[in-house]
Amino acid sequence: MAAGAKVQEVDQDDEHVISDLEQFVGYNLKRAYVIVQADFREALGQDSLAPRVFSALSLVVQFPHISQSKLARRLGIERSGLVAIVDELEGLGYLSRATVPGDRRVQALVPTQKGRSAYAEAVATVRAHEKALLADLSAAEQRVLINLLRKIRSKGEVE
Amino acid sequence: MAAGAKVQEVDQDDEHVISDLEQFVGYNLKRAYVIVQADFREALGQDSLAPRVFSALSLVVQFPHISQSKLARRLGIERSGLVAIVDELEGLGYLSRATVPGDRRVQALVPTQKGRSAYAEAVATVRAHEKALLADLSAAEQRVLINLLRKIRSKGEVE
DNA sequence: AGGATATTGTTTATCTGGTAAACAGTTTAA
DNA sequence: TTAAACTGTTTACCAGATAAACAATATCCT
Repeated sequence: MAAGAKVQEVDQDDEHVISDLEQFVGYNLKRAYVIVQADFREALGQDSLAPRVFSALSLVVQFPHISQSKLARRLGIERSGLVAIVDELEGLGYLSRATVPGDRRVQALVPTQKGRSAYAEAVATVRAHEKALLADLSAAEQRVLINLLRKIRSKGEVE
Repeated sequence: MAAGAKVQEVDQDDEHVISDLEQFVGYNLKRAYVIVQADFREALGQDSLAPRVFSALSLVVQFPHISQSKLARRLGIERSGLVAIVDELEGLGYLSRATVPGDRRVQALVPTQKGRSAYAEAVATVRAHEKALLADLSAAEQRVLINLLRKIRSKGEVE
């Protein structure tokens, strides 16, 4: 039990000394998220789609005629926040707001052909970048990772 | 090659239909991160520390006399952004900016006793909340998750 | 020595993503 | 038919983050 008070003068490179924070899932999640997100942005470039816009487009392509409310719920954001995203996609000519016969409140979002092919291209790009970024992880590891993350996600979607 | 064009009329509850996005690590990472972060905030409450303030305090407690520049680098943020965080921690009486004999530019951050105990308490709280949130994951799964996330993190710390 | 260069903490302006509250138009329920 | 609920939207706001400039100080170079 000798020698325990030498913690004061640590002025060198604490750079990769392991820290308390690393025990928390939340901290590791955040750091990993930041990295993957940066890679995503680099993949699709400033010219193109931000992550959330990409996600919105993805759902519109997969579920044509989805309403904005449903889309927002599915994306986990407020309807008010979705407006700008849909505006952007409409401005790019990737979708159009279509009126729905039965209900004059809702606007069905339908992807254009341009939107569909832009999405297909974006998917390929993102997939390639993600593959490169995660080259350290085997296919099995990636599956495990996604499944663990999905387990966490399921805790939040309760509401 | 029969029957492939029935994708149009999906107007029911698409709620938990599996979507394209789920194949991407980035998407799952983001969703999981949002949930864990919300839980963290609930744990420490609006009264108390935001995640980034908690992280800063953690490193100051672990590495007393760390400089603001080093702290910022370690947190992965800009020095300019750190100022407000340190201001807040100083305002709470959790640390003080101490001058350093050798170099009059740097301000060494030293935790107060109050800061140390506040941190210890916060760690316990966060740990308990995280444990509850991640109850679905076994201890082994949590270790695996953290290690996989750490692998991703290592790709980013290169620079 | 002294001048260029670099570093530290800081302020300011700016951007992004996101929420909350209010609103008009429309539909549904009592 | 009146009350309640829902849809898309605008507006105001907030959090976190970056970039650029700056004064004070330190280091390097010959």
